[in-house]
Amino acid sequence: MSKEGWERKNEILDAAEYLFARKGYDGTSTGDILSRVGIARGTLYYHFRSKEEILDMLVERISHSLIENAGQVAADKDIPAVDRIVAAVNCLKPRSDIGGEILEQVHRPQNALMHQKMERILLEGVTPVLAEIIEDGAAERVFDTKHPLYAAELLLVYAEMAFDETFEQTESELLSRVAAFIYHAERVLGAKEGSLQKPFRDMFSQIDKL
Amino acid sequence: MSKEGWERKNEILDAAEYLFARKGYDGTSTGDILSRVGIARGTLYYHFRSKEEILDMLVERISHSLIENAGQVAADKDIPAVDRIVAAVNCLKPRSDIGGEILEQVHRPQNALMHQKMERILLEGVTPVLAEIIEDGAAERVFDTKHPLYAAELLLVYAEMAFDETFEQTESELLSRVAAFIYHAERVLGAKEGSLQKPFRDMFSQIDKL
DNA sequence: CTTATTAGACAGGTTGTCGGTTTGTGAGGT
DNA sequence: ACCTCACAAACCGACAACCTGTCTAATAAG
Repeated sequence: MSKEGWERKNEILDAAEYLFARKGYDGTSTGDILSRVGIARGTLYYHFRSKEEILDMLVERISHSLIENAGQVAADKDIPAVDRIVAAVNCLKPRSDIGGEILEQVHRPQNALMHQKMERILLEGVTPVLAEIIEDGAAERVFDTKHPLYAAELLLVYAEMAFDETFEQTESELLSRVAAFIYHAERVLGAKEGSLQKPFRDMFSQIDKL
Repeated sequence: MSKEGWERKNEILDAAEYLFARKGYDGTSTGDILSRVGIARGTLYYHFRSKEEILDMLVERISHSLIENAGQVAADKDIPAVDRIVAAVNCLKPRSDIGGEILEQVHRPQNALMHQKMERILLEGVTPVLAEIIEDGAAERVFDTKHPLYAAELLLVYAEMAFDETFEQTESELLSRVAAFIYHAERVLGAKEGSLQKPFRDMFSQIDKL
């Protein structure tokens, strides 16, 4: 009953995704994965060099999928830049179809490694997408910045941290942070003060109900 | 030969600091710590609930020390705000006396948990210190912002990530990032364009040679 | 018959627990 | 001042339970 390599590999990744999402990376043993896929130890290590390699490929699989979605949204130049940013960011929300539960659990402190890997790859992929929209926005004269790429990076890195679910904050703190973030986004992007308040608020109200 | 609780606890933390700095958190076993301190298994678990609790207390010990230094620098209101920011940030550089080697190793990918914990606590402690300086700067009229606290948070979070040593980037990328960061810092803090170039560049040239 | 794939026992290492032992300390009797 | 006795804090090391990654032999595919 031997399958093509990629088939088994995906079965294993599926199981890992399911388990990591529920018990975290450290909390999941290779044995758990084994019994869920219904294969033996050797099989797993035939396909993957180590448990960490499973994590790496899984992170890649999920991230790739998210980034592709965001990229497609970003490519539609008919939509105004500001709206496109909102749309692209919405693509990064946890979705049940791809990596949904994982993205929810990624932030738990136990899963620091998973968190870090995901953050890095996601950042690397999303930054250029966002930067392109920002450049379009500059052409539209709603933004004005010398460094669209790094502006995107700055905002993404901060947002990732400040609006992470494990970052414990009261409701009112969160509101302050959102307000301040929009204020700073306007400054960084060189947008007119107040111009992003309404569209970005929508973005957060959607993200909020994770 | 039983010692007072805090004494043993510190011996254990000292050993952990030495070992974590060299082999990382995951790479250090409790057995390593045991033999370095010269105590038995039970003793360690008498003083600490788990290996992770050792990490937590160690991170706290190091961070507390760094933050205290930065705080003292920040309190000297005679120094212009811009200079004080540079001085305060310099306090966070790895120093041989407290946690030096650790801060250098913290960023290795294996040590994701250590990294995350350190980042959180350091951020929590340094942000208000920096915010206070920013407020003074606003009084000096060199800055102008409605959200000094979140401005500090934004810049710290980004700098932590972008100028992390494990974040692989070429020399020229690093230079671009530094330039862009200063540009954005000016915008976020509401400083006159170009006003931070010279002082902040010094900051980076010092930090750079870690 | 050669090559890809699977199985599962196993070595080596890890964390945390547990009962029992030592060490310090302070109260109270002499 | 000195003993003693009881009690808590500190300490010990064997041990259970687990986990990852390796290895060899068996099995299926082409």
